[in-house]
Amino acid sequence: MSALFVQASQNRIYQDIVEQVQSAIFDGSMRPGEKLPPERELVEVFKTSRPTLREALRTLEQKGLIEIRLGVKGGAYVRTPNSELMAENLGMLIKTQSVSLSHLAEFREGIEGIVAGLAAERATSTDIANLKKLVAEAKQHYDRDVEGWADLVKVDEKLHLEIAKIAGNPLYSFVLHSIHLNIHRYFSKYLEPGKTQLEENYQDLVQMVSAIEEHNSESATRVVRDHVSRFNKYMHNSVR
Amino acid sequence: MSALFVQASQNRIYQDIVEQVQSAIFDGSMRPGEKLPPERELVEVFKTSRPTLREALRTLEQKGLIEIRLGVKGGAYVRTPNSELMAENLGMLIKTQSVSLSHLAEFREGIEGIVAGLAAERATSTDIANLKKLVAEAKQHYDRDVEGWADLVKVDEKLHLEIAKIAGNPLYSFVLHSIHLNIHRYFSKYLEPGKTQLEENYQDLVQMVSAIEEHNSESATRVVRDHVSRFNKYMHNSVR
DNA sequence: TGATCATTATGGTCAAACCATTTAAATAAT
DNA sequence: ATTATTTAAATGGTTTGACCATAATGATCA
Repeated sequence: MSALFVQASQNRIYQDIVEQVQSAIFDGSMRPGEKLPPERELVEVFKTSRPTLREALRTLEQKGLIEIRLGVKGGAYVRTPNSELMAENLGMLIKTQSVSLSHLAEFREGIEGIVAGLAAERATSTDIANLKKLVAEAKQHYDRDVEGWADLVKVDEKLHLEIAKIAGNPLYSFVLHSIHLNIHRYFSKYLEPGKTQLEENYQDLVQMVSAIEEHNSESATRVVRDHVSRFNKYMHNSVR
Repeated sequence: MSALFVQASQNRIYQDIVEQVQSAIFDGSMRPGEKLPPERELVEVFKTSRPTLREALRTLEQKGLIEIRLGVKGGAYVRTPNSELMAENLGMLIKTQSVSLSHLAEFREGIEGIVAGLAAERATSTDIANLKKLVAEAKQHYDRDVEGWADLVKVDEKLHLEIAKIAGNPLYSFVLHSIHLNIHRYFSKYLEPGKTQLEENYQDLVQMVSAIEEHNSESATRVVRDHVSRFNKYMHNSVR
């Protein structure tokens, strides 16, 4: 481990450290779950001081590459990449008003459409069985009428993420997850269901899965886009 | 300014500072270009020590919210949001092999298709004039034969980003820019042109702009997807 | 007038100490 | 023997105060 690193270079030491650790993670020398040595040891490896080392660790933490835990058995652990950072990014673009919620909604519409199309092309029978299980789950909530709304929305989201998984491109999954995290943060509290919405939404799910089952890519795209579009309209109306 | 902040709370001081500055930026109290007070002053405002404050600043820097400059007139300046962070994110997903370059290429294909469709719906005559200017520029490079390849690729990219701008959703622009930054980092050096590629590519651009000019959304989507798809195939062949 | 140099404001780094949290081992109570 | 409590140890979190490095500005000199 120690042999992996060399003394830090002259200028902007903390950055040099960030790059060395980063490289070790990228080239697989350090893998998710592994722990870096304690700060007091790293200080000796990099021939630097603790405050400087800690600036590097903070940067790596914010990059989502390590996670720092307290106490004995604590320290810097290499993390598995996930969509958290991307979601935070998106959140900041919204909070700084660089993009509006309408923009996000429109973006989602496009992405979900594509994803559904790909899923229709690639779904195996196992995949379709899984989707049907989710639809069955949705039906139970739908049958509970307006009380089932919140749960129906949850299953709805699960279905969308499952479809992304079927599409087989992890990038879509990451992006979609990030979108959902942000849409929820802002909108879920405003959503007010009516009998009509419940009915429409459930029927949407059924149609989505049908289109995918038939491997009808264009139909899947259209159905999902319409579904998301309707969802967006509810939200838009609720918010005003 | 100083009145904006209060003494930092007990646990994880650096995080408390990050949140306070972040909020100030989000709610508009601090706007892009503005400068935070010098570290030695902030230390007094937050009633903390310099190393701790600097951990907070490093975190804010990595979040892309501030930029730290050296020397007199140096300090922490609030930044304008841009696609750099998103691009870094994407880059990390690739470097950690959470997504492959094929995944990225497929993702791009989808996004560019949607963007072109939206642009076809929304393009004004001014927009179309701008696109035509770029096509004319492309023609000049195309006429230079194989020597013009590198420049043609550059104009090609400009055209794609211009189309995203016309689509009118900044989120698409951010995402597309991030994709391009990463595609280039990995691929551009491998691209080897032939007379055929040059011809095909130039014709693609012409068709793209035509479809947008005719406000034919579906055609625009199809043409752009095919164009990107062909581009991906070149790259794929070059890389192996 | 233009080049060079000194000044100064500001971030960058270091050293050594002490505080806080969490796990695990040792001990005491039942 | 089992469980609860206490203690010890490993590790990150924070502080203080000093000194170094960089870059803009103004002073000095050719």
